[in-house]
Amino acid sequence: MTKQPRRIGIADVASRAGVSLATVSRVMNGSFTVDRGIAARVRAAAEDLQYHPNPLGRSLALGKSETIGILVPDLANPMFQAVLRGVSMAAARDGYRVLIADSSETSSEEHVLASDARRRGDGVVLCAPRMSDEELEALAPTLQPMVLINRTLSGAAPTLTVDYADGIRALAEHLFAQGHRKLVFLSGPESSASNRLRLQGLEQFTAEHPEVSLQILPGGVSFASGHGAVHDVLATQATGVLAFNDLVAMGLLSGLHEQEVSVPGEMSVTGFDDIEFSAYTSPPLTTATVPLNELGEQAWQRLHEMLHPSAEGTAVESGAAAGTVFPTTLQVRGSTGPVPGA
Amino acid sequence: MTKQPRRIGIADVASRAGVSLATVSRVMNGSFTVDRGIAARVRAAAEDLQYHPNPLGRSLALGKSETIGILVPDLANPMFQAVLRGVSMAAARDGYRVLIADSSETSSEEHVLASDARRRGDGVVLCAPRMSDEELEALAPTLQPMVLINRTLSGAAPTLTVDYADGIRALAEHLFAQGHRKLVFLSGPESSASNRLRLQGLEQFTAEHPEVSLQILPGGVSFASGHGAVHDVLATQATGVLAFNDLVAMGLLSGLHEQEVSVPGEMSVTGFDDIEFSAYTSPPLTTATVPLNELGEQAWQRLHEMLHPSAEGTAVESGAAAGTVFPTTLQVRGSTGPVPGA
DNA sequence: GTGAAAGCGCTAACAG
DNA sequence: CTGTTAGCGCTTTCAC
Repeated sequence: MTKQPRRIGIADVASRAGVSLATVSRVMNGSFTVDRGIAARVRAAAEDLQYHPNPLGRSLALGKSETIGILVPDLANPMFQAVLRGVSMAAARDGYRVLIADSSETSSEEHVLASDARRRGDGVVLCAPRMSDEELEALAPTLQPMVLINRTLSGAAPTLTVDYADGIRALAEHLFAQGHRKLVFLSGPESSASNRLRLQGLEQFTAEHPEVSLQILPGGVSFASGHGAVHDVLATQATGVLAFNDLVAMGLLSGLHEQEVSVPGEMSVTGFDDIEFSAYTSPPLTTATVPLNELGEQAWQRLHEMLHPSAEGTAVESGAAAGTVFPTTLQVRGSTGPVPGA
Repeated sequence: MTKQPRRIGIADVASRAGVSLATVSRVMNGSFTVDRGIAARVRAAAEDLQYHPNPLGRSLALGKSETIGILVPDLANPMFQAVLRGVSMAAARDGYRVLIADSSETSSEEHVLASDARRRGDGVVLCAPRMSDEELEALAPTLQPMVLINRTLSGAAPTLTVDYADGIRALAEHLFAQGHRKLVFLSGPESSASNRLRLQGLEQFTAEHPEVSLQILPGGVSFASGHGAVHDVLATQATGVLAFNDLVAMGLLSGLHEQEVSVPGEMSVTGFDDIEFSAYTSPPLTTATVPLNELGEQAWQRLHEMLHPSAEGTAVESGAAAGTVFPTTLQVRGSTGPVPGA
């Protein structure tokens, strides 16, 4: 364990190369206004000393760190993992890193986590923040530049949303077409905007199909909540259940299996998101596909534009809230089928 | 879009409160050597101005950022997601944030990614780095403090590994006990240390059971590679296949299903890792459980100790390579069964 | 108890 | 083309 006396800095390189700090800085930043010979000498010195500029000092001087933050409600959820991955990959391509902040579905933590993540980087993406509209609105100005995923905020920031209403409607219509008339929706967190959108979609659906009975059961976001809802679901006598997301659907599937309720023979189940695993459950899950990775990549794209405003209308577009809503696509697999006795 | 003239800093608070910068700093850091009245005035000013110390300036002055980096080979892999999550949660509990670096299985990128992540924070955890031993050894000193997951390095850093050899052996023994004598191993990346350990375990297994034929097929780490291996696997006439990990096993499962090969009727399949979804495939996957989250949490624990050396023997323990090897546990589910015709 | 000043490591005018 | 100097925003001796 050889203890390095002190981290070597730009000054060490400067003195070793017999030049000033400024020159070293110039060389390290690829400035072409440096004599070839000197530059070579500096590079050699840097090499010898194994010198790498300290990003902190650099960031402080430049006023930017080429780092962005991302706030997610729950890193355990594959949906957010996919978005994170999209953001991370896209940002990396442009030389940016990402700092993660997981609020563990605790909306009261979001404020401080988001602020911190923002202050340590050049921007932030808020993924499905659970905080109230008022809080978000108050926080927004201090977070700029930022982009919002699964949440809207008039004019404050670029917004990437998913057409959850349409997606759940499509799922419900699919069940309807299979003859189901008694449905259950296992709802997500009240604080989730995407859950509200699903509820809107279902409202429209029921309005268009008065003969359908739709019961809403409090649910959750995880396997466990789906698994735990089995008895309540069975008690409703429904033949089709729309789960808040794939995880809940999978938990339910597993619970139904334990109760020896056959899917889709006796009951049809749908998920939402189409996380990678949905294709591998038994039976494979009928769900609504959300372009998760693309959501993340687009989020970075927007942030990138704000960070480096380029010539064209981008300024106009992204300066205000350039909202994009991603469509979902119905993915019919084995977990849904005709209503029993049809 | 009201543009803030300039981010408000400590100086603004100081002048507003009519004190010096030093005093503000003291108050913000909870120093008790400040007059109660003054302190209150400062706090009020900070509140009014919505002042929050700039972490960058702070970090530069203090020489630490309360941030750590983590390098993973592939953020798309649930195995690494689980570890990341463990690290992130544990670090967050101690007030630390994590910066992620995804090398996309490109070992040539690891060097620069790891260095950067390290320099931006106070330490780094390298998760299953793919780089060569020589490279790792050369890099290690510049990365301290760091902790290694799924990789060993004599004396250089705390090391957290999994007993992959024993795990795969247990899986093979399980198949053996079910009567299987013709097995296939779908191997992982050559550069993966955990893959080498699996191979060692299998070597021991075949040595103990000369009557077993074990064929090794080049595989991969993903669904796709498992799915793509179906024909090669079938061509071997094997009755049991050990996949590198759960993902590969799931891909294989899906491919076998398409070929109408029944599992476990005609073929038994095992995974490795026991990612959350393994319990939900059809049939559910027999696998070896790896304590993924704990691996991440322990990684943070170690790093934390290095960052804040506490009284006791910890120095002795963690200063050198305090290696911990986590055992796996055999998880028998539906994807394995008696050899056909048994 | 509080302020002045030096410094963390680097970049960016501004002179020469 | 290169060196000097002044910060970036904060913490911390060291005097007062």
